[in-house]
Amino acid sequence: MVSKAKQKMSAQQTLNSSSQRVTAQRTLLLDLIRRSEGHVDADELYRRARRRYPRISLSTVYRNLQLFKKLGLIEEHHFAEEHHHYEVKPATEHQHLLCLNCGKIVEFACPLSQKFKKDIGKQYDFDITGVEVRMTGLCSSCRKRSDGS
Amino acid sequence: MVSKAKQKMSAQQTLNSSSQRVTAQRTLLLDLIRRSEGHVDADELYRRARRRYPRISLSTVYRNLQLFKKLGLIEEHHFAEEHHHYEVKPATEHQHLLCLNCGKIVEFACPLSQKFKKDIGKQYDFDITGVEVRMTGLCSSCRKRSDGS
DNA sequence: GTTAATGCAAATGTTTTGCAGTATA
DNA sequence: TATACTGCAAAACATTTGCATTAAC
Repeated sequence: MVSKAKQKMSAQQTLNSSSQRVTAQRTLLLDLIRRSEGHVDADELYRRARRRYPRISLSTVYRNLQLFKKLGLIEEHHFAEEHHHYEVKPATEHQHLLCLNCGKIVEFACPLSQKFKKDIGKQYDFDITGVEVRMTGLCSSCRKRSDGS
Repeated sequence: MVSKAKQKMSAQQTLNSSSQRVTAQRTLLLDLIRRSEGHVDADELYRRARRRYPRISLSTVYRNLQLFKKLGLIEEHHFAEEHHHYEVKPATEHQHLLCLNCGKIVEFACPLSQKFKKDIGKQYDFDITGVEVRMTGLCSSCRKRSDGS
């Protein structure tokens, strides 16, 4: 709760301070991504944006996703599907657990990944900037539902 | 060296035993994937296949990659680019370290990932079937080359 | 008033699909 | 010989781009 106001401000602030123009579309998109706690793909974001701003175009969505990514406001994820997912840059590092049946995504902390990063970086002489751990499987409800088949 | 003969056999064997027809294209593709120690994408595979079998079509490549995946012969990876990469199902579990500059992919062992799998599975009541750890960064040569810029 | 951002439509690149011909079992 | 597999061309899909118009600075 403490950082909520700060977060809300930084959308426009960041745009301003990086000499980008603050347009209605950008504010809306950033707001929608913020609200959609989990992960959105470009098309879902487009559909939601059109509800509030019917004239917005899909290219604007894509162009701004790229911009936000470059500004470090959001992160892009490549799950098993054919399109990308985006989420606001997480304050607390977390990893993803994906149910292959219902598509549910659970986020979990993985403090050890930092140790990995260091170990592997040293071992292969890499300057490692990102660590992603993705686990896939069946969640409990899907397991119960499909244990017969 | 021990398992090489066994591996070589199982291509056709697996196709046979799963009641798939053994075609020249499938044998060639499977062979090429086997040989290309690292990771190939569909287009690269297509180009290599055409050198030995110029009539082969890209659809055949895609269709058979799907088939091989379904049969569990290969694994599909979604790296940061727009297309997929494939590799023969690794006998020894390994993870990937990707250089963002030159695209080099290093494979590393991560025995701890099995512990993770168990821990996280228990914690979220998931039946976890896959764990992927992907690290990204700069390899030593790219770091040296670009430290000025 | 400049210049960046938008909307539209068309282009791109990857992957999939329909169908008639070909080759395997 | 039956039918699964292939090649080709066209479709489908996500994403990008060119350009004239619009809006932010």
